[in-house]
Amino acid sequence: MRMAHLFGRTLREAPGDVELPSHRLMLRSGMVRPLGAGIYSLLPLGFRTVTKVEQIIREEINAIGGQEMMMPVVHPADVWRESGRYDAVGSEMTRFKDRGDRDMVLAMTHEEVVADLARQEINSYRQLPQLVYHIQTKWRDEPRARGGLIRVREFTMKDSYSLDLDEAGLDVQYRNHWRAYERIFRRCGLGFVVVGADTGMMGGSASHEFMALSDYGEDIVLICPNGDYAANQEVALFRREAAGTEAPRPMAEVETPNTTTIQKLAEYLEIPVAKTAKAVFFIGESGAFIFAVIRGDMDVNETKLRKATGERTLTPATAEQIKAIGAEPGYGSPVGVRNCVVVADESVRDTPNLVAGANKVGYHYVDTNLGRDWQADVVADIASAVAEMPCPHCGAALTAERAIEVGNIFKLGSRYSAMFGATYLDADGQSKPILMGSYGIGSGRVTATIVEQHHDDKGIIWPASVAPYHVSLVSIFTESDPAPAQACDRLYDEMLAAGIEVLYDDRAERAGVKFNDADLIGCPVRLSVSARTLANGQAEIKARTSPEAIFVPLDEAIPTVRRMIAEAMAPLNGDPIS
RNA sequence: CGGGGAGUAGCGCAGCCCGGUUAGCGCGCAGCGUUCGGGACGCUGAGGCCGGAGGUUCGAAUCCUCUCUCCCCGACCA
Repeated sequence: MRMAHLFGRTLREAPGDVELPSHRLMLRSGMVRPLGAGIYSLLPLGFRTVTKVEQIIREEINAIGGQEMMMPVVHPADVWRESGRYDAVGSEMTRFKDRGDRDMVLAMTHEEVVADLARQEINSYRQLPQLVYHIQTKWRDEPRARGGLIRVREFTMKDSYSLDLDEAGLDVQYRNHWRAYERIFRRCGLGFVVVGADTGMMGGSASHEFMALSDYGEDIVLICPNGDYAANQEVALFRREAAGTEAPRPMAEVETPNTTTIQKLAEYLEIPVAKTAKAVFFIGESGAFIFAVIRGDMDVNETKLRKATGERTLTPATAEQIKAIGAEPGYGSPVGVRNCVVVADESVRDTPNLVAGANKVGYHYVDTNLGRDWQADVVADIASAVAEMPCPHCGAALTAERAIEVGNIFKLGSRYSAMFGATYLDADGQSKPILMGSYGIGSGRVTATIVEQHHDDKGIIWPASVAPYHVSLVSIFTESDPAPAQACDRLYDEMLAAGIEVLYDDRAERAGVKFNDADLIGCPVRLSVSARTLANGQAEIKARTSPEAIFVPLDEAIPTVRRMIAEAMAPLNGDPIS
């Protein structure tokens, strides 16, 4: 491609309000342009890169038996009613009516369509297993799009769906995807960890997320330094200390003025925060008042609390609602409250003699004990794991890292097939539900995440596997001496003929402009020819990752470039790095 | 949805508090000349109903009301 004709120009300055490196660099390099909040056009350079990411995905999913297909973006609401998600999903799903006044939706995902197809196409165990996938536009009206291409409303996603006879078959597909995803992200040059995750709105029995570590990630993952454990903070476990052995002391009320926070209370009583009980109040979707109690040094994990209570959503309770159950904001404790579901974290059960609120302003109880002074309806793990907590397997201190979710895999089981009547007849003539799995990768998000992990202060440093072009060919010439441009024209033609992907900067720009743009766009190899190199019959070659350039005779330029590309590609073959 | 910030030329910004000639600056863009290996210089020029609608006023980019959009933090979220 000749840059003089390339649609989309580089920008010296990015709009002032962009924050993420990937967003700024993709804007500046002319890869993407915004159309609205969370809605982007891919310019030719960006489209080429995303297409390469998608091709890698395609190859690896094909390799595990995937059959590519295409499912619609617009769905009749009926299929979403059939799964129950038409009502379960909120305004994140865009609904509208067609001209015949029929309810329609813009697809956020395609489990419903696959389940509908499965019940039409699959009758017999002889037809299973199956794996289908598509790379399709999705629309999710996120409450808040952010971070350039990391979190958008319209995006392209590869999602595959497995259909199986039984759990063993589903296991195989799940593990196949796990391996395929590892290969995909390695081929893209992404550093990532696989973590256990919450199944969220998808439902189902198991889920893992592929997380790319990044300072700008929206998720937090906890990782054992020994490699024994990694999990999204939403579900992360940690090893609990042994139960305290201190003998219970009688509960007593003490005056504690102006101690509405755990911190102030601990300071006032001169005790560690771990000797206090913290009360957190929610209203569940069912309307039940959820009274969560946890030791003062820990925080309630809402995902775990939802699971422990069976509530799908939790909203913070208001002061009036808190008083209505006999508690007092700032001085709340489970001692003597009514009409609520008390959920105690294991830490509260295992730590004797905690200081808890007295449910009246300015007073706390000291030496409260679960089971004696108050009862819990549920005792469960509802604590958030944080850095430094012990690994649940080996006890080593966990680290916490921010990460971007670039892919996920779900075992859906019969969640959808049962509701859709997607069944098959087994060898004994028994009708059984097809077991499903779903597996997603956002190709735009992967691309942006690659930029997050591969850039410097000058621009993007593309892994060769996904670079829009492998070579930036830079001609440095003046009107009075067009010889370098003519030499570059020849090199360009030869590279095209040799099948080398080359972006030829043939513009009448000064050297500095061209070098800076080449660094910004970030192709792995830069080949330049100027009057100076030509005087020695040479071309200059520089890897984007290297500060040093080398000079080679003109006729060795293309073989050298080819070798450098091959070297840059070699580690990106998808195999584990030993 | 809550909190904060911003909409003035393609991009980055000033002007607004304290209303008053043709609304500025840098970059970019077009032409000419000089220059030519890390974002050159000079001259000339094009480009803006100051986000939109109402209002106050002799007069509004500037003051008031409403509204739309974008960004950031939070809530939310495969």
